[in-house]
Amino acid sequence: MADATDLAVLFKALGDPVRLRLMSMIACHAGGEACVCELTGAFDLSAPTISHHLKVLRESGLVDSQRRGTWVYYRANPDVLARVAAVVDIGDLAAVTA
Amino acid sequence: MADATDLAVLFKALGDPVRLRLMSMIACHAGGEACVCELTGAFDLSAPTISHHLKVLRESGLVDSQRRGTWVYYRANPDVLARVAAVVDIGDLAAVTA
DNA sequence: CTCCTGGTTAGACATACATCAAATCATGTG
DNA sequence: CACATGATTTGATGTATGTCTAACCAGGAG
Repeated sequence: MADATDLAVLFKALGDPVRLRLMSMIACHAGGEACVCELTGAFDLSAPTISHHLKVLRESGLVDSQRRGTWVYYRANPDVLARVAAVVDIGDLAAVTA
Repeated sequence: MADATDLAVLFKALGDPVRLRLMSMIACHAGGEACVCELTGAFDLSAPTISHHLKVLRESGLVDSQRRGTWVYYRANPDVLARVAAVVDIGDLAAVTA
């Protein structure tokens, strides 16, 4: 049911400490969304690097972005997260196909 | 509660199509364990490559291996899989720390 | 229009990773 | 012991990835 190559993209996107923390900060932020300016300040990394990681999360579908005026806001995509959670349930691991 | 670097190791281990399929084949196999000889034949990859992927899964804790005579058997570690599942629950994403 | 600030893109570079062939280890059999 | 088979380790190689600086794009304020 779920293609291993497609699923691997999701796990790979979460397979980086910075992106995991970004997901955490975005998903748990008040209002369900976080501004890039807040995220960038939380790491000892350059703004382009954070932007790169956000792009990986965005292209995998784990987050969506929206520009409002000068600022860009990111929010988590619950459907895609649920898809990841489902795969890790032992009972559903059989659904991984080539 | 859960260190982002440690968690990322788990997601990275699952972030490869071959390893995802290996996890699926191991977890869903009759008896809860699978012999390497069965796993190797399911891919168009050399035995050393499969062995390498199994090593990644083993070192991450997602599977355990056991030698019985000539053959080596792998079985999934439910606790570690549950840990991964917990993180992806939106409510628990806050538990990811630096 | 000209600046300034927030964010992304482009290019470069070092490291990590997936893969293979060849060599090695482990166990059982003649 | 010698040999065969299952599995892992080693070494090499091409590709992917994380990070940075510099350049660029988008909006708002003078």
